[in-house]
Amino acid sequence: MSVAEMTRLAVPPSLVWPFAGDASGGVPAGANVELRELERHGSKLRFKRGETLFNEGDPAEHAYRLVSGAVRLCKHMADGRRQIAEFILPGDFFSFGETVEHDFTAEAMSDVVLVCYPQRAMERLADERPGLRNFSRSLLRRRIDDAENHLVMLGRQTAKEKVASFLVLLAQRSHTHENSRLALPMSRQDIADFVGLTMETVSRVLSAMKREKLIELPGLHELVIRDLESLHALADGEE
Amino acid sequence: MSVAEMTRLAVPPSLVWPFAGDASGGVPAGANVELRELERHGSKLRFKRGETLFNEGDPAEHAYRLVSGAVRLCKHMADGRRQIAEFILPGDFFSFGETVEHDFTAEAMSDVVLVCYPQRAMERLADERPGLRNFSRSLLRRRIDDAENHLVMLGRQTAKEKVASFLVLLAQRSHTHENSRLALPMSRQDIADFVGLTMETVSRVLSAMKREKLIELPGLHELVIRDLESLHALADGEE
DNA sequence: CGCCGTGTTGACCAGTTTCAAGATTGGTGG
DNA sequence: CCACCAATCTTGAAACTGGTCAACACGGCG
Repeated sequence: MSVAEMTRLAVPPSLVWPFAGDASGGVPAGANVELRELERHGSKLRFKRGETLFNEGDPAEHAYRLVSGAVRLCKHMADGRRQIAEFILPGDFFSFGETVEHDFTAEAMSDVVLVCYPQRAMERLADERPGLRNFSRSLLRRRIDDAENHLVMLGRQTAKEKVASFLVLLAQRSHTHENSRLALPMSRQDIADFVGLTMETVSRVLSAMKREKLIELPGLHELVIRDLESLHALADGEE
Repeated sequence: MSVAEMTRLAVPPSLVWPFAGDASGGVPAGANVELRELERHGSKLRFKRGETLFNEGDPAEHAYRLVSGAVRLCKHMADGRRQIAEFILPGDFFSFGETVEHDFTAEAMSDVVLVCYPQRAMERLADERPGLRNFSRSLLRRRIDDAENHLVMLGRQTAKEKVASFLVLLAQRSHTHENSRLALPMSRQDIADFVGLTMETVSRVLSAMKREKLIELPGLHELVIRDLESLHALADGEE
């Protein structure tokens, strides 16, 4: 099975639209109508694994919703060091509210289908539609929330805790329960650049978790969580 | 001179309102009018050094603007580890758009004066005032931007780079030039919890920078930047 | 003038990275 | 369908960065 196929299977079609499970956050009732209207302005787009959707600094003419595949949003330092700010999974919106230029680079981690919306049209629409405004604001709030939890992870957690946090996040976002197989569309290097470690350390920690029966790795890009409770405990620093 | 006096002096009164220099970000023309209207809903508040303004999880009934002093916004882990997400200086707004509960703890690093605005009133006002909406949105965008740069620092920079980044940020926010004295209202531990290091490492790096004539520390809570260019270079990882 | 909280410095240590072999895996072509 | 190849991942050993622990210094305040 290819990575593209795998990630497409990760989220059943019914969840892709209008909301990906809890991704709606604080979206108020009624927003749905306006989102459908928004949809009229969207056009479909495809990228192949490894392609760059846009670079940090490019003019931000569009916002996006991922339909299938997986995308990473990252920042690059001059010498090549990389920090991934966010993994985008099917159903996720990104780049909303970036009106001037994109403040990160978006790269396809697998073959990708997405819908893009012109920022201008959306702003106009938002001026008359409180529902759309609220939706847009909830996306921004959610992003802040995620980023601030990410700060704690990067700044104050140990290697083991970081990897556990990552796995817990992934499980939450995949609305997956224990013992079911879930997609791991990102490489070890991607995980490392998300949690602020080296590839090697990530690999070692995953191996240790495998030995301790917390997880299984049936394939490089598949994961089974065997003991979510322990992972949560680890992520919260309860040793 | 007390810490309270020092930080009060850090920003001249003229800059405190309506905007603290570049803190306005992308605020459109016209917002000012609506902000003055917003001001009618504000009431003054005081806290003493060390006091907690509110805790993570408290109901978020108010948003704030700092008038004088300095505040830290932080998250705490169960075992006491702490990550500071943001330092609040005079003129800064915080907690905007947190409608349900605060997602961080706010603590006064010095005696503090601030203005608070009821979130409800603001939301009502924002419904009819595009200017206020845009202002509010620009605050959220700015927060995301700051947080994402913070991610790179925490995840991918070395100790020296982290401290340099912190100093550059501080210099920017204090709209200060080389060789002028600027306030350092936070303790070494606060700096450490912002950049993801220990107090000791921060102290060592600062000492090294002093030796290399990049900075001077006339007092524990005062800083003179002697070579901003080199600090920038360090912060950007150019060794 | 002396005390207490905070900051600095040193010696040692632990966790993470680095460097370098190998081992898997998944994709390709025979 | 199998075998091979390249890319990715895993593992080990050594080096290093930053952390820990502990003593000492400083300075702000009574």
